[in-house]
Amino acid sequence: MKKTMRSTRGPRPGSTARVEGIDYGNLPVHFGYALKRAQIAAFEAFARATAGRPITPPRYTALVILEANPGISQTVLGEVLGTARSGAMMLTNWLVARGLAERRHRPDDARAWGLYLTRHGKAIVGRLKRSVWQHDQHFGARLGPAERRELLRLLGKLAP
Amino acid sequence: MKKTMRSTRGPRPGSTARVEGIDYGNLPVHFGYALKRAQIAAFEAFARATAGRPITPPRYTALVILEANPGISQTVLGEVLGTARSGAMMLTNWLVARGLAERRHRPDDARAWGLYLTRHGKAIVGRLKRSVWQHDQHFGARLGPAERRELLRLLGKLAP
DNA sequence: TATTGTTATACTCTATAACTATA
DNA sequence: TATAGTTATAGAGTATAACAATA
Repeated sequence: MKKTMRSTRGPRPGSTARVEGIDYGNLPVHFGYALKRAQIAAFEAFARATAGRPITPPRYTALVILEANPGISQTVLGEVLGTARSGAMMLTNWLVARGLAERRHRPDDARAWGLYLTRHGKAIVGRLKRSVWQHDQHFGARLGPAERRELLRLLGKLAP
Repeated sequence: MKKTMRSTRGPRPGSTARVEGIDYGNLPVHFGYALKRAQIAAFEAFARATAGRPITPPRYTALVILEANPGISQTVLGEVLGTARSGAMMLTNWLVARGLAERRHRPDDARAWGLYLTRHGKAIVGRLKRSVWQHDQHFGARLGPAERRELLRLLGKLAP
């Protein structure tokens, strides 16, 4: 999350800029490639929204899910994020270590934790949501209103 | 790249399936989130196309770029991939170690390498391209022809 | 037996920074 | 001075496998 001067020229790492004089073959007409590039561009908007904070997309998603689904278990959180349980655990560890979330014992099942945002976590996620939403909308403004609706509809058909 | 039985229930890691009973808030109407989900779905098609081979998207892109741009330098390859030079170097090391690419000295600049596919690399990338293209088209077939064109157009506006 | 959380481990991707050889 | 490549290091994400406690 440090801001430093770059030591070399050219597009900065993570950039989606095309390089002059390079033959990209038919990569640009692959859905996977085009989606990946658009997703990288969207991530740049996310990075601006969370600049200076160690918040990454999975961490942001976890915070939003925890806010809307208090008491959720780590296993279910992992399913929502599409990751293995071990990943959900490390993510939870990170949130707990920073005082954003807490584990509470469940009366109904001694194996599982109930996950909750702390007061601090709720405050943080509230601010984050506003900023991420604004930057995401600004990113989408490269399209017109009808185009935005159509894009979300088409993406929804690809990933139901 | 090993195929084994999973030890737990639920959607497998990497899945985009929605979890029943979970409140996703307004995540689904974020462009970044929707793009990420669609990109994960597209990656699943890529993974099927390369099943059993240790080929990842960056490695595949590098192979295609090297085939179409023989003699390219590592620095330019890094710019095309949108990564730092060190990443392009490790990627090149991997390709070279597997006999897919080779470094040749340049007569015009003793600092830079010229990167080339080997005969073996050319054969591999030829087969890979067919398989990846077929699986990508099959993935895109969830949309109609007009929808496919429109999606690529909209994605092109988001990541020019 | 099955599930939850945990621990251990590994691999990929990506980045920064410092170094060298050359331009 | 600037650039190409290299090396070292680090963090994040993700995966599998095996284990203990609990259901």
